[in-house]
Amino acid sequence: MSRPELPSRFDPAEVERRWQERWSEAGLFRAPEQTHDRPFCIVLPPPNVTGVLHMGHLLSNTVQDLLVRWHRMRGEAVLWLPGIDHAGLSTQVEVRKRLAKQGVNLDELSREEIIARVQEWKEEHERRIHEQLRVPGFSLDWSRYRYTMDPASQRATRRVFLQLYREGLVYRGDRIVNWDPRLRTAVSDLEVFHRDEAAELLYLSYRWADGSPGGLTVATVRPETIFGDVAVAVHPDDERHRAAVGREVLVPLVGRKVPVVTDAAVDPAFGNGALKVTPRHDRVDFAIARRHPELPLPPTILDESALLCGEWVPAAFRGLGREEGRSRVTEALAESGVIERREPIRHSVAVSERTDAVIEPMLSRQWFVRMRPLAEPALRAVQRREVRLHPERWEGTFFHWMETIEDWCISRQVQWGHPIPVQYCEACDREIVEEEPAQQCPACGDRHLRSDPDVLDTWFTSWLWPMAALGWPEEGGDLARYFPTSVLVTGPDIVFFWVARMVMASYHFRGERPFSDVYFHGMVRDATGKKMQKHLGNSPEPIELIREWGADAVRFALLFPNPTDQDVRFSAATVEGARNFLTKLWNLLRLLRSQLPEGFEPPRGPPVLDPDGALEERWILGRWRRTAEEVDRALGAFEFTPAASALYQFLWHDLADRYVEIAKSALSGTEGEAAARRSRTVLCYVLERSLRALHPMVPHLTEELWQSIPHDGPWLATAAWPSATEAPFDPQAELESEALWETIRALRLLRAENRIPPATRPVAWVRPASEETRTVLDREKVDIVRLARLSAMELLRGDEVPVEETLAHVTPFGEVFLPRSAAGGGSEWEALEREREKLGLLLAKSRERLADAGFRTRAPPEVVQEAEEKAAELEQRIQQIEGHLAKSRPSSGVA
RNA sequence: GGGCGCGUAGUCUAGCGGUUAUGACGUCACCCUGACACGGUGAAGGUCGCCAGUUCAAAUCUGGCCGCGCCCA
Repeated sequence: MSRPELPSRFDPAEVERRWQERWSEAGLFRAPEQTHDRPFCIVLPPPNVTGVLHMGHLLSNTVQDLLVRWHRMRGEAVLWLPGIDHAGLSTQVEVRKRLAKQGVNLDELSREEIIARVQEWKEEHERRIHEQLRVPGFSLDWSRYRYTMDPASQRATRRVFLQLYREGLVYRGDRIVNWDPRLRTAVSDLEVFHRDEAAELLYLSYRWADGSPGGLTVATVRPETIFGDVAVAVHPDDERHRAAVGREVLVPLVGRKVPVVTDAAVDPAFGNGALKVTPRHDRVDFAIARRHPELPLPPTILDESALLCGEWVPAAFRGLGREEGRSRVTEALAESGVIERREPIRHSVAVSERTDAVIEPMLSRQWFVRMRPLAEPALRAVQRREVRLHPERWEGTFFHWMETIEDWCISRQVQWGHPIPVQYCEACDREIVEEEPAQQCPACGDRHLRSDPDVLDTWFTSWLWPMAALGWPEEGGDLARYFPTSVLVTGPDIVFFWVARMVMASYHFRGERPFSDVYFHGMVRDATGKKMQKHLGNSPEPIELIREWGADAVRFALLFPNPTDQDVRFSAATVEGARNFLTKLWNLLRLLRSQLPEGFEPPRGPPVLDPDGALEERWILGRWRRTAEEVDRALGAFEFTPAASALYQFLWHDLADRYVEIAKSALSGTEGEAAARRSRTVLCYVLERSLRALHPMVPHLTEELWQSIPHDGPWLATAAWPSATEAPFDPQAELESEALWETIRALRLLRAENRIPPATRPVAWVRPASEETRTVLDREKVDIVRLARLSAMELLRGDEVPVEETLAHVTPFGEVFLPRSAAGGGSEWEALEREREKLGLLLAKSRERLADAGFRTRAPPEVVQEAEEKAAELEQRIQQIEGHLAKSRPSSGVA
């Protein structure tokens, strides 16, 4: 044998690096430049430049690589396009933190300086991300790498702003936005989450303005905002407050007169049913004020850092933050005796996702996108399944959000990002929105133009990603070849942020879908089920993990032992299991290599099914076919765990544990040269096909092994996907195989239960339950003798009994016996007792069912017949067991 | 408060109308059998969350309850 022997374990680091280099040199992952009738394209969800890829990315990218490699092997023109996202807000937050550590306050830097600092930070992180995308072996087309701030993306972003502006779908308006006082910018609804917090509800007495005794009780958790009150509102149907409507009350501490108005938005059940209206700092209050045009719009009372400010706030409170302001105002209110009651409550507080700061709802002039018109076509597309979501249950979530969608605030008060492409004329205040920046005002001709200081929300660029990454707004090229893309793989946490908006953008700007399928993967959790998070310290660094276990093992671990369509539990034990499987595969190939003679020609097609061929060959070919069919089905349905699991079961339990164990005698040549050749051919065929099927999940190891055996073609990575239907299938072989293995198992059980030493090779007797079984067992006698470590096996007929005193076990296929003299202790009858008890319960259940008249008349006849046969078989087996028990128990002398 | 999802051996899970309820990890016993101890053989371990209902038949379908998780307000 000329091929060098492989070591019993493999070194993933070396193997993986080697193949990554070769694939890359050969340019295997460069997408075809010419038009192809079967394109397949995935755009990588561009990671945040300032981020570090975590386990969630690894899972997502592993799934994408699986899909991409699978489709590549199916002969499609595949493009997997990498890129990164400038992530305006979060990048700036990161840079701010880093500068703060160096003692630099970002706010003191000029716009240019800030952008330069961020640029530096970006370069640094980008390298790390590239490394993190290369080490796992992802088959990305790096020649098409894109960035959401590159010139093409800038053009695309500017283009859509302009178009939406002209269509009246982008507008500037004064609205209540979510203000992050730490970042001092507006953020969108999606960047805010709600948290239940303890608070104190104050019941304040607003005295009548006309001096009459008493007043109206108003409940609030935000007493510091009373300075911005313009009214008190009650529900129009609230009888309690009917008399108050139209009167005026005095705002406590400042004594300003405000009217009592009615509005249906007031919840009569909250507090006393009277709501103080602070239009600048509450969304509901703002809406109420709008419905009452007679109310004034007060000056702002909280500045961009949420400090109390302005002429309506008494000087004593100006400059205080919300917390302090609240307690100081509460003290003052208490002193002036207007607090009627204080009640602890829990309420939901809006918090900024970025900074954890409590969001201040604030009236602000911002840019918005009108979403309803955009949502309509996207909603219909998903309803019509033009865009399919997997798992399907996400459709509900999608619909719900799309149906209740609100306008999208797209301006951000930071420096890092795409500038809002709007200029304002200093002279006439006109808004100028043009293809290219204007030099003078088109209305008054003035040359003093001011650019909008804000930038666009990052998602306003990201929602164009599938189009823009392929070249839009330029037509032709990759856009023509690969758009619409095929699948989007992402986490459900960004279904609204990103997925829904991409669908909207694609329909609006191109009139077609951005992708046909969306696959939402689960979250990666640790061994105890906790979400992996950096600050919990339970999130391993993907590169470290790969260094320890190898990329293939980590990838397989993410795909295999996990709940379908749900979160992924990941632990050392999980990777270890995957690693063990890969070692098993490695060793199977070592075995195969040792069996292949010089100049062995690989089978081109499937081995021909010889009806007289060995049972194990007919059986394993059938098992392969079922496996391949299941893998095809599962991958097509985006069910990755069943696909991985089918291959795992096949290779380990069918091929290694059964086929190889039986085929060893044929392989070794003791059954003649023809048998050896056939057996090798079958082994080579199923292993070669298995390597192909496993390649998308475990690319490096399979390529290494495939290259080490005779093969067709230069690369496994571009070899054809194995056809399930080409493999022959013999259903009879399954039944016969079961009889064979049940018999072997029973003999092994007898040995183990009775401590027959492994070196002892006793004679065995078997009484088959049927003639068919007799034929099978007789034919497979040599294998049974070998695998049950016997010296010989005799088949009994009718009433024949073994010539010696025996130990016995009963299977559905007959009775098996070993000589008692071989036993080294133990108690055979315990196993028999257990078996009898189990079968007894089954029989009882079975009889009960058969005694039920309803069952006999209503159930399908074949079910009734099956039940009868089952009962008869159980009865017979129980009888046999009892026969053996009667013999073995008294003689063993145990009570 | 609304929506979605999940409760199956010690742990993680498959199954989603008739099966002796699948597999993995862990446990126990024996074994370094000539590909593999990252292995082999065998075993133990389950009131399929609880309660009703539909059905001849429910882990599987329906409803209610309990527990857990996620999303939205």
